[in-house]
Formats: sequence, C-alpha cells, structure tokens
Amino acid sequence: MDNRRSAPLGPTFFARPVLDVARDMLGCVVRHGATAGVIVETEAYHDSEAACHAHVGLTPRTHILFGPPGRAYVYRSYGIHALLNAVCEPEGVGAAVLIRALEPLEGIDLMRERRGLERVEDLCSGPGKLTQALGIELDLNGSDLEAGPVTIEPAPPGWAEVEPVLGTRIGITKAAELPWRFCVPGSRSVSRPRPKLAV
DNA sequence: CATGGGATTGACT
DNA sequence: GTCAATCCCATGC
Repeated sequence: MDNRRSAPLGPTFFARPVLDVARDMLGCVVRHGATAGVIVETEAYHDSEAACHAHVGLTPRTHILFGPPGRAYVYRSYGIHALLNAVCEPEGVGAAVLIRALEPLEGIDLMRERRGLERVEDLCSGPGKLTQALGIELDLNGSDLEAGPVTIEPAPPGWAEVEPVLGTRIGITKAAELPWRFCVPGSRSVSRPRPKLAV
C-alpha cells in the first residue's frame, strides 16, 4: 500500500466557484498538528447573498474573504466558538466554504482530551466542535491552507466518489432558503438537523 | 464611544 | 422543546 500523505490542496482548487469547492471538499482531510478528520459537511457562502459576512463589503473583518483563495478564514461565533472556513473564488470575490463536521481520523485521544467527551461521533459533529477538537483558534485566521499549520488534503480512496446530499444552511436568518449545505449521507458525524434533500 | 447581533453549543424543563 | 454564555466587529450617535 501507498502510505504517503497526499500533498495539501492549493489555490487552484479553491479559486473555483464556491459551490463546486464546497461539494468537492466532502471527503477531504483537514489536518492540524497530530489531529485530522474527514470532511462530511460543508456550507458555501458568497458575497452576493446576505448570509455571507462579505455581503457588507470590504471591512477589517472581511478582507480575508476578499483576498487570495486557499487561506483560512477563522472567526468567533456567538462569543464562544471559532469557526473554520476556506476562502474561495478569485481574489476580489468574497466567498468561503464553512467546514461544519468531520469524521475523526487521527489524534482521536487528543480530541477527546480537548473536548472532554468520549464518543467519537461527538468530537467533530459541528463547526465549533471540530475547531475545539483540532485546537484551531483565531490566530490561524488568514493562514495559508497549503503551507499550514492547518492543511486540507484530497479525499482518500473510497471518500472521493461520495454522492453528496443537499440541504439548507443552518443557523442563519438571511438567505436561509438557499440549498448550499452539502453532507455525506449516512455519516454519524454530520451535525443536526440532518438534511433531507436528495442530490 | 455605546450598542446589538450572530455561520453555536450544552445544559436544563 | 427553551435558553444563557460570551466576544468580535459593524454600525450609529
């Protein structure tokens, strides 16, 4: 078997339309230090719709979103949680993919320590949970997803051909009707509520 | 400079 | 099902 780790995805992957990237990120591996997990849930955000932070235009908060693709956008949600996004589309377009859930892959005991929980399906089954499990904080905002320390690798064999299930995005009040949420069907690590729409 | 609102989670009724 | 915790930042005075 080939045990080599795949090279992290770079700007070419993330420079495409954000909906394509959100779908293609399912099955990919997020890695930070000794911890890693397979992406099973994403959401797309684009400055053309009101739910996206970049919708308000260029501000100190959103300048990362409008910058070069392939960087991390990390922000604090509800004063408590750090949420991890991958900046997409060409520079000048404010768009990103929110990583909402992972299936734990490596460093599971470290994830248990950080989360204070035992069950594997509780470690990364939400956007705030996975950043806590991987030790991702706000200082990684703007970091390069190809150079690290946080990287995203292509989907391992078996994960690459997953047919995603679509749904509406979670926890937003504006543009809530858009079916821009992508999930791996059947994964117990997908956050609730589970989507209903087929592809 | 003051205010209000979140791309959430976990605890509790 | 309901609700509080808690902080960054956009907005308005």
